[in-house]
Amino acid sequence: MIGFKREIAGDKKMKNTDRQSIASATSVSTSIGAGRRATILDVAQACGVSPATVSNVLANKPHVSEATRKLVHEKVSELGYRASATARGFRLQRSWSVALVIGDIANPFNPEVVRGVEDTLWEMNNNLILCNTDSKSQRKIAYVQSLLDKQIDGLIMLSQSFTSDEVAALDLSQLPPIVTINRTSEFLSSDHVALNNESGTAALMGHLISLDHQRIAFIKGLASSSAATARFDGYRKAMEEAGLQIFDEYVAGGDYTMEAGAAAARYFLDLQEPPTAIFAANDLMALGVLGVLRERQVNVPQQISVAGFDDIDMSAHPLINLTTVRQPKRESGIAAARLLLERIASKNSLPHRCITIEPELVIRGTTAPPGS
Amino acid sequence: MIGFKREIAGDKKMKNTDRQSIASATSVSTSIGAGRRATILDVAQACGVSPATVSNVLANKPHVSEATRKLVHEKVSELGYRASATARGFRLQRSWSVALVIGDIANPFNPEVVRGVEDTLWEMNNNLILCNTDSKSQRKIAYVQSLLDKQIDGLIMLSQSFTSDEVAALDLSQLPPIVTINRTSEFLSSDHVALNNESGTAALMGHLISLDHQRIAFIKGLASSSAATARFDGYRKAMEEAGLQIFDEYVAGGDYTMEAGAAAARYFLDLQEPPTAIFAANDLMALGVLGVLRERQVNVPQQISVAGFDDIDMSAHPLINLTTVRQPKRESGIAAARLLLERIASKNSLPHRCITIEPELVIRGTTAPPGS
DNA sequence: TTGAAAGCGCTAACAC
DNA sequence: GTGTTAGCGCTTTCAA
Repeated sequence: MIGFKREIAGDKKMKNTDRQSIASATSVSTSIGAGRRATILDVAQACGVSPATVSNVLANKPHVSEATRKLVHEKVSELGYRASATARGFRLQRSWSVALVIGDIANPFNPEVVRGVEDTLWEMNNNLILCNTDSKSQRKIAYVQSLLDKQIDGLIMLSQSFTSDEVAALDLSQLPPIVTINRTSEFLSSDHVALNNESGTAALMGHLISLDHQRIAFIKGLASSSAATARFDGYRKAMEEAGLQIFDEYVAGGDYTMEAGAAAARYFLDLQEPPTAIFAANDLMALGVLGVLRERQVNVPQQISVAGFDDIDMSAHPLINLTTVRQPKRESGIAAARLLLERIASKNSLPHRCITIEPELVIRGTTAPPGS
Repeated sequence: MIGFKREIAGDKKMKNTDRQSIASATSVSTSIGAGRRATILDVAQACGVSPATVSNVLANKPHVSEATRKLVHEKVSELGYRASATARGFRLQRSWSVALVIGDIANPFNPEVVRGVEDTLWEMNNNLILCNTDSKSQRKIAYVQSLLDKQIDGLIMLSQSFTSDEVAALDLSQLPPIVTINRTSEFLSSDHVALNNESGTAALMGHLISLDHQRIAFIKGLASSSAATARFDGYRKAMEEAGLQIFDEYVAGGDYTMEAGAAAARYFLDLQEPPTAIFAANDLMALGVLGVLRERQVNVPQQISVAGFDDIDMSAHPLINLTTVRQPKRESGIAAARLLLERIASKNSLPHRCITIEPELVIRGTTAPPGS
């Protein structure tokens, strides 16, 4: 029985001796032992070299003889040695972890982006800490603060940003590198992954207009979202360029939820002269619109056309079949993670970068010429 | 200008003195300073006590005078001191992080569960590390190994488990506390959160049978999933108890994906005598069924009834409106996180526990009497 | 090419 | 009640 306890060893030398015997006895790798993990010291002693040398070998430093190098690698795999990330992180002030600050993972737009981020981090041996904030300032601040305590290497903010108050509370100088996706913040400089909302909106509006729609309604996104603003601007620009008048009553506020879409749809339908097409700033709201139309037995697209933005999974289902603008979600996540990892590797010395992702018009079954 | 660099201080005493002056000069909290974070030593010196005392105060240990206690708290907030989680973790061999091992966050069943887990962890000051495995053995193993390096405090496995090979590769004795959701593993002992698949299936089958369906088809889930087995067993039991014969041709294999559901639907429809109802072991497959039925212009529920299991978000949409069995997803996540946190707090001394969650039959628009 | 030693920031054992 | 000290496992000067 090899049940040496950590506490047994009294003074340092004594302990070292113990360790050696434990190490040679257990061979952690395939592992008979209920033993402790091998440390760098175990490896060093097994090789008859100093821990510094082992460290140098494992870090691929030059000036180490081939023989030692080989020996060390041998013993490392023999003992099943893996460096303690905790100890390394402590020493190096790094965590090899990146936090993803997100409103709510349960929002169907998000998981794909998260997947892209996570895959990329994983390939680069980093971990993803998931932080749902529900966009609550308090939770956001407290989260980031606790992340700072953990020496988080960087932050990816998905459709989230910091207000000036939040930045102040957080102490800008302590913040790690940040990259934002789909939302800029004026109060901090960060890398940014942005969808080309302009071209996306233009494409969709072009589609609607080419179908001969004139009374096109728009449901806006969250006022605080830069993407929402861009999409609304795109709507207006397209209307103007097509020589169509923008009626205030054809523009509804929204907050990106299905309920908001449903409410807007009810409002539009109750208008004296309802629109012939409804363009929602995201798919979730378009889904809300479709739900109300079904309830009211309004035929889509015969009586009214509906379009969204994002192309979430649901939208492709034959029973939904929503015309929309596809945002390459996974790619956005990948781009963001790459940007961040590169910045971290550069020790935050890179100039700030912005990557623009091109969306794609997806024409499905919810749009058709008016009164068709 | 206060730009003392860490490196300036030469010997230990010198450095301590420097620190004190920095500390008193910067007041990190509202923070003029581009300064380093305050350490426990800064606080100790500001108070004129030893770091051990500060530590004791902050850990709420007894045997500290009220006066010191107060002073320490005062200086802590004055300096904006926050303990380094890295250092604490290193010292205590903990990370205050829990990993969630999951197939794919993009599967619509998962995000709600994740949310429940994350919320609970957050309340208890723990972080969630998200690990998508795509159920690939290699990625699972490598992930857990790297997590071990980081002193992960526990693992939550969502619809995932370890095979005996995986357990062997991982070295059971090194594994932290684990709780599984919706999937047991024979190869390790863990706490478990289980949906009552029996009662859920029974309720749904009861509904179908009370509607007078006799030719009820079933689409199975992944063979490796214990939940899938339980649901299939429930189907068979209900059929038998109702005195209905189970025809092999009415049972299709599946893997929980929409495509599998679609394939099964096509197969059923091409049968000489198609079933009057199709019960899929999860909603995603039911969605696949609905898609095919729409394509083939088969009316639901008039010509055929469809039911699923899980009640994912999509299923509630008016255009889908799927009859299903609701699994309380967020609750499962909460329960799992609680179980794990309690086990961790107990230093893994608790007996193993299993929590059973009761599902709920949700009757919507895809089921009706046959030929109605 | 290698090793000795210091130290990252914290906590716990023990002494006073 | 409080302080001293050692040490968690690693990397990094700096000296040999």
